Amino acid sequence: MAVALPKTRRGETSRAAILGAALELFGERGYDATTMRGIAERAGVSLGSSYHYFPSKEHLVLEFYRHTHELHLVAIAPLLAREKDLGVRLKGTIRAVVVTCEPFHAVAGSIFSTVANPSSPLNPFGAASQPLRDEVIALYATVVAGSNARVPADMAGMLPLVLWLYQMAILYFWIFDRSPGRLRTLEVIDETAELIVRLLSLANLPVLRGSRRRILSLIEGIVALPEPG
Amino acid sequence: MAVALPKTRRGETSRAAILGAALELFGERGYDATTMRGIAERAGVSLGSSYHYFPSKEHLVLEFYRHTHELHLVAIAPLLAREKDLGVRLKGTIRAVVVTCEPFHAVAGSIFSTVANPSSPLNPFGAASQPLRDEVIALYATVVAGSNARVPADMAGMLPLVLWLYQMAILYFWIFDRSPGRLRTLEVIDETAELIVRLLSLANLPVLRGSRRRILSLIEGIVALPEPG
DNA sequence: GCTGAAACTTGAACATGTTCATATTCTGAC
DNA sequence: GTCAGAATATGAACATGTTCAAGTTTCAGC
Repeated sequence: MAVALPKTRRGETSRAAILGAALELFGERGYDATTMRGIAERAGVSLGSSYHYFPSKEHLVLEFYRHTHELHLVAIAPLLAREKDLGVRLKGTIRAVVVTCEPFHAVAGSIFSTVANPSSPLNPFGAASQPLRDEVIALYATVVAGSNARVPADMAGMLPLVLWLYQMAILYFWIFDRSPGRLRTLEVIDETAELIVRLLSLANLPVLRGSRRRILSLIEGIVALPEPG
Repeated sequence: MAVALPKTRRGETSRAAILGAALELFGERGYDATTMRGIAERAGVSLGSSYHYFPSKEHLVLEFYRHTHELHLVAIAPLLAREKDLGVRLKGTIRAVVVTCEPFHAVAGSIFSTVANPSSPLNPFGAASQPLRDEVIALYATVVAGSNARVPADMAGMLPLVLWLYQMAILYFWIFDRSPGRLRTLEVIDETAELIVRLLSLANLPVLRGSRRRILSLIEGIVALPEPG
């Protein structure tokens, strides 16, 4: 599992070919039906070479995720530059996630189990996925910070993380969604995004102060859970 | 994958031996390190026989779950017979889940990913796991119904399902918990259970009526999502 | 007790993720 | 240009989940 970053032009070419072949095949056949031998063959390299650049098949999935994340960033840039309303920004961002991922819906199911596996290096709370996770969380910080919503200081810190979890929950729903055009997911996004904005504004109500404090300290405690070894 | 229920005494013996060996080995070595050949060997049958009674390694996991569920039911029976306070009943029930599962903590991680996989026949929303799922949901209906809490009619129907989801969330936290004796999980159970009871009682506040309606219809819509094909 | 069908058992064979020892190619220093 | 060492490439070998065709045992009906 001693993986290597390419040091030469040739190495870069090989790595790019392997990754490209993997992205194509994941999209065409799904995760399970794509074999490492198939990836190597389409990339024009040997089986062993694939393992020279990627420690495992799962790690290719992580690159797949990064790929869709970059598509997502491009897709929402105009919205985030123009819109100030938090609800609209949130809806647009999450809608763009599922729209961007739509071509890969068939793959997503098999990938999700990998990602949910606590013993996988790719699980969302693990070290390997941290760079990408941090980028996504930073995106949601931008979604909030660029809006005109006034978020109480004690909630502002963890809100991006919570929104990231929210996005993951939506994706899990989306994986199961069999409605035509997967419109149900879009509806659920609209409803939940509005709900979140509303609950944020309700958080200042005196009756909810107690619950709010509890929820905040709860989230803090949960997030502080050390990484699994 | 044409699986068969045993029709003869001999078949019953074989099936029981295979299942017993699987439970032992899962407990001793974890899911991944347990091989189908190892299970067959300890059970004193051939590899092929294991596949005669269980369509896949994952299906053995489902039986493993049922096993722990039955331990759980026994563990909480006295509490449910005696206690009337919903918060205490809920805390006790969820605490018993993690206590019951504690010997299998090492296995649980790998199992969880199987269960979370939408394409697995064992995923919690799928057909294969429905009987067990229904039993667990029925258990939470008992937890609520046997308490002296007054739950609004529109929420009573889906509350057991929501509590089942809550249990699954706690189990996911527990899998990651590396604190000594996994006390963090117990703390989180206490805090979240109290929070749930409190939010239930707050649901009648006028300011929250709107959000409550939205949340209820949202959950209804999500739950009504058809099974994946 | 005999018989044939059903139930049960077997292990070789297959596919695929992964490892590794070995071979080949490239790069930079001289 | 040459050479050492690093980088890259290779495919055979391994482990394991799964399938399947063929063999063996059991048992109800006679």
